[in-house]
Amino acid sequence: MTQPTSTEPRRALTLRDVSEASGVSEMTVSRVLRNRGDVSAATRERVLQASRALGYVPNKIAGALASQRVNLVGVIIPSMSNMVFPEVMTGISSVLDHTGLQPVVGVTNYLPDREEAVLYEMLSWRPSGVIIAGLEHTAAARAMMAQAGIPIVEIMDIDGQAVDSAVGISHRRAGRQMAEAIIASGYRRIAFMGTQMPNDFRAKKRLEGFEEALRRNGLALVDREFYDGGSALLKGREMTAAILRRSPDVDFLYYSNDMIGAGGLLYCLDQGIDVPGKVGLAGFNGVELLDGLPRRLATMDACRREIGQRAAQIIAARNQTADLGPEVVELFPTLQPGDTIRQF
Amino acid sequence: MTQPTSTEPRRALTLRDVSEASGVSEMTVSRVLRNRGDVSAATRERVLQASRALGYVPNKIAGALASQRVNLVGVIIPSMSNMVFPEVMTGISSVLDHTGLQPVVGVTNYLPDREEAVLYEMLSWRPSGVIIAGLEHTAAARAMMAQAGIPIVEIMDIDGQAVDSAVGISHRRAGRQMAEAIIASGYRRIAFMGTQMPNDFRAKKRLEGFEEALRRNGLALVDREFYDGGSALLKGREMTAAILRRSPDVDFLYYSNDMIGAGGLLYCLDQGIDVPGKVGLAGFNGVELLDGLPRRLATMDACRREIGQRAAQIIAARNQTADLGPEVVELFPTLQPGDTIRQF
DNA sequence: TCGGGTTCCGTTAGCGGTAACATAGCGCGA
DNA sequence: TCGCGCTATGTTACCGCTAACGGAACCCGA
Repeated sequence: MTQPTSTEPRRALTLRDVSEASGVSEMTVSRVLRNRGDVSAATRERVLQASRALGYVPNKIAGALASQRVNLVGVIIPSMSNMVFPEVMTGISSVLDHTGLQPVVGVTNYLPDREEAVLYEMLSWRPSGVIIAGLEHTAAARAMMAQAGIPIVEIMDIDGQAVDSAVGISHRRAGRQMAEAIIASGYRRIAFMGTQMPNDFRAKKRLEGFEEALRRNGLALVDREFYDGGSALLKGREMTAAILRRSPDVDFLYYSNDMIGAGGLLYCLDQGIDVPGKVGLAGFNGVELLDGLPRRLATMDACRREIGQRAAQIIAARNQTADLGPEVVELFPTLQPGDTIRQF
Repeated sequence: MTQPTSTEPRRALTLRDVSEASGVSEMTVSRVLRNRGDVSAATRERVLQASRALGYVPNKIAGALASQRVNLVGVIIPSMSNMVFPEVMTGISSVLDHTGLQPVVGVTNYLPDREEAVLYEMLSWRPSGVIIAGLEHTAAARAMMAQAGIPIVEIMDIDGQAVDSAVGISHRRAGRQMAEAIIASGYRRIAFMGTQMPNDFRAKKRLEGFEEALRRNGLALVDREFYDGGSALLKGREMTAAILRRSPDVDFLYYSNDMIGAGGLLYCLDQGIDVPGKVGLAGFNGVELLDGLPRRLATMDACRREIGQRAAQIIAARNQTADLGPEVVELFPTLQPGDTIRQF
């Protein structure tokens, strides 16, 4: 193939350059490059050749402005470093790849104001849709989404009021379910460990559901511990050590995520504690990592991948067919008892 | 605050709407919204009020086209699910946050063609710079980057020829160093475990460096095992089991990344194998996760966060001051012996 | 009182594409 | 031979914003 000239380009290439090089109008070049409209095979070839030879890269900024269409989907998530969102992204990409749409990620670090800023920034690029984690947002963020005139899908959670569409699970119910399973297995002195973060609403809802179910069974948490930052695995160890020291009679440890749960599990095994005989453990998320642990931690998968897929499908569908209404999809996580809850 | 009207917007808002609502020209509104140029405090306030009241969100597409400036930095990485790139992203964001620049991530899944496509897509948005993992790219990708007329920083690796700037470590040297440390500790029958992926050039270079150092010491790998997909922790266990079964006399296990190394470590501990007495282990990356393991796996940090920071600094500097030349920054990982290499 | 410098704001002309329409050229049946 | 309908291509008018410049109003010292 003809390579681009090796000289530094003085001026950025435009459609006009390609049009002059191939002897047709800019419009025809545009048509060729977008595979739109009728162009004879001969001219198409000539244009493509010229375009490649020059090393032309279309300017989507101009294209988007002219056509009023942007093939971007904003995805706003609280964090990338835990194992949950990469999987959601995988689900989103797997669907979007076939649609010409493209995800663009923004990270909020669980900060509402930051979320608002990220959303503002995203909307200013006029994306075709937005997928955003959670149902809790600042009033301004909510207003922006309502006004945007594009499909918005709030993901992960359905315990609350969606601005537009939503795909997720009930974390409250998930917490309840886990509590019931634990109680049914005969555990009674239950402790909880989780993140300090006041803005992890989903973790909070799980805990609420969990405690509610305990209450309904005449129980209450025996002890609790929160952490903040650092290696989750290590924090799991440390918190578990602290709880077991402080409350030696606990018989169950409920963790708000699998990572600290894994840390706790490793600690218990190190200490030679009988799991699940003397102490049971459970986490949340169903992360792949658990597969490699010496014993399988009880957990509940959060349907992360499917959430991503369904959300992307909603955006894609709405983008193709206007006049589709909002849609709320509830997914149901399944409890995976693993080897850390007594079975009868 | 005045909230946006609750009616669905029939037509998207533009500067003109704000300008009419506040009784000044579009240009003045533009100036206020960008904090540029002189505007009296009174008008500024009036404009901001009108803008907020309407719920106006500026159109960056139009803005970018008019100003020929885009505050985006493309970041192209092979994967998001392993623990290495989130940390790089953290480094990048920490620097970019102060510059008005904003990272946009693209993922290639270690596929060269996909990388080329992602790059093309990114460049079509005319970003202010590109940070891309690795030095190996398709010819077309390389040509695009050379032509783009923006700062390009290739990260993670410096064993090769950079298109423009580069920030990274020598993986070949890292492999060598680890081999030398292992040999110095008296291990002689060494096995390797790593990924199958033919396009993980950095893992390949580490292995090359490792084997070269072995050769220079009259040694060779006793056994090796590769994996592909699935839970890395689990694969680490499985491969380790396979190796120890097949080659019961190995005395060292070198893993191409910490995750499989952690799996291997857990397996060895499960089996009651004397670590590091009978068998030593080492991984690569220095991931946070290791802090929570029962024993600290020997590893080598890959300077991930600093790589991100330095790369972002280069982009930011070049963006502010034209006529800065290419820059190649070599970082030096430090070996963390942990508790899985015999110490004398 | 006047000239020159500020300060503040408006006007004009694009940025690089694309939608929508216009038009040239052609084949073909009547 | 004419004219209709199709195909392939060109023309025109923006998309929404900003750079660059222009100019009015005001301030101030000489």
